[in-house]
Amino acid sequence: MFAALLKDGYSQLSAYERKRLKNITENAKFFAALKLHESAARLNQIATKRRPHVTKRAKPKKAEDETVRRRSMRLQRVEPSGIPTLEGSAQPEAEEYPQVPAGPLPMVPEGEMENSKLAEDLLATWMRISEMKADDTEKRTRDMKRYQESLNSMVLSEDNIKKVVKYRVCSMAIHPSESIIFVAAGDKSGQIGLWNVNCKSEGAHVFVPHNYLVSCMHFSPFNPAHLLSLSSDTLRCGDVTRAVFDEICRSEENFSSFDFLEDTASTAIVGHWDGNVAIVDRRTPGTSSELSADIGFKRTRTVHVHPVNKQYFIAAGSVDVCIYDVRYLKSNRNKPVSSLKGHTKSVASAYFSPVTGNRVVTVCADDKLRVYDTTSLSTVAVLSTISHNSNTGRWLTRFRAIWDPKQEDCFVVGSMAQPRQIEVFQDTGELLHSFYNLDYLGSVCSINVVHPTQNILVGGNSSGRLHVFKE
DNA sequence: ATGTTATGACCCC
DNA sequence: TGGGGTCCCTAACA
Repeated sequence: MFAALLKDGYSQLSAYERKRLKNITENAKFFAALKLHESAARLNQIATKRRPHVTKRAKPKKAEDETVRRRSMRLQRVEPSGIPTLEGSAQPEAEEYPQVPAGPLPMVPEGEMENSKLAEDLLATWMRISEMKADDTEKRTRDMKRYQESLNSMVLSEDNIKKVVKYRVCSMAIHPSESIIFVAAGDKSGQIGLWNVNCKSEGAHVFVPHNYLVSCMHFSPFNPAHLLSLSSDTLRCGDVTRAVFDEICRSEENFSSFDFLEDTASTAIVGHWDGNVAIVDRRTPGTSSELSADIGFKRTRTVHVHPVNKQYFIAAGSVDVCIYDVRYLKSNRNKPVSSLKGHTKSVASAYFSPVTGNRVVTVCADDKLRVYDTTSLSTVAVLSTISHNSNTGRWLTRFRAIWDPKQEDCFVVGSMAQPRQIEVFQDTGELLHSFYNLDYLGSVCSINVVHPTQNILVGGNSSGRLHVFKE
């Protein structure tokens, strides 16, 4: 093992290490200048501060709160000076609320100013596994019997459970490496936890590149040393080779999700909570989006690009689920290529199947999972409807059904069922498998991610804990 | 009517 | 006792 490492390019590795250390040193100065650690400490303090004991939902304080009633938490926390109507009103928390500053942020772990050696090792691992040429094994869809066997072989052990972020998991991403299981989880408060599942000593470390809920994350398929993360006000790219979280774009609108438009991952489509979608080019950081298009949605919760014909993308939000052609997007009055009908309540997610894009699975608050046949994008039809309790209630992240990237016709979704489990369905609507473990899985995993080439499933719950099922 | 948004109760050391 | 960790139902409001 170690011999292989030596042979593989030990000298190269140390060169990277040197480069990294240099970056870290430079960043430390930057960090000090920003006094980010002070803000971070205050964030911690405020975040842990208990609110007064109330049995019912606090009633709005009439007139003074009225103006902000309909705004998002993000907007409510905007600097008080920005909202003249709040001037002089008692909103101490809003004033104290610390902000992660705009622009590039050093990739320094939270609350580990002194002993950050282990976090250094973790980042070095991320960089090393990103240098390795990915095995170009084709994504192959196995026959159902073999697939089921592989699912049966995946188990959860005590070692493969870890709390990696403080609050509930809102998004996850898994590194494509086949030698190390490396996972990123984003939480409600803007934290991103990175975890090397294979190495107990390196463990998990937390970074805070965002102020608000991290709704969507992807490692760049072109360069997995880049981790893109989206929060309501920023899209960032964590670049481990430079030890920086760059800012790709920032907006006053609420970002909700994004996806890459091509294999080079240089442009992305970004969904806005208020309905619009935008095209963003990563190569021109700091500039605003190239195009903002009104697709006629009240909300846009998820966007996903077709895996083969990348000019198409699917958007979901409120009760609308539509497919659009990005080539014909204009600023307003966009007509969808097709519309996926039948949802009677708000839709939590809609994703294309991974290899052909011939299927779409949606999760809806009407307690149904729907699979659509999208072989012909102009004539989309429902293929199957599955009853599934999606009432996650007040404290849980809503379920999103995600396809297994290795298996064209099967998807994974969290469940409210007891004992707690993560379910795998076939596009026909058949329940193929339930991942559960009476000893170690005692909570609902709302967010799940499957490794692109290996039999690995990670489930994230609403207290920041990840569970890794593997062979 | 419908979609969105909040944060309490319990257990354990 | 009390604070931190952990889990997750529903109900007001626009």
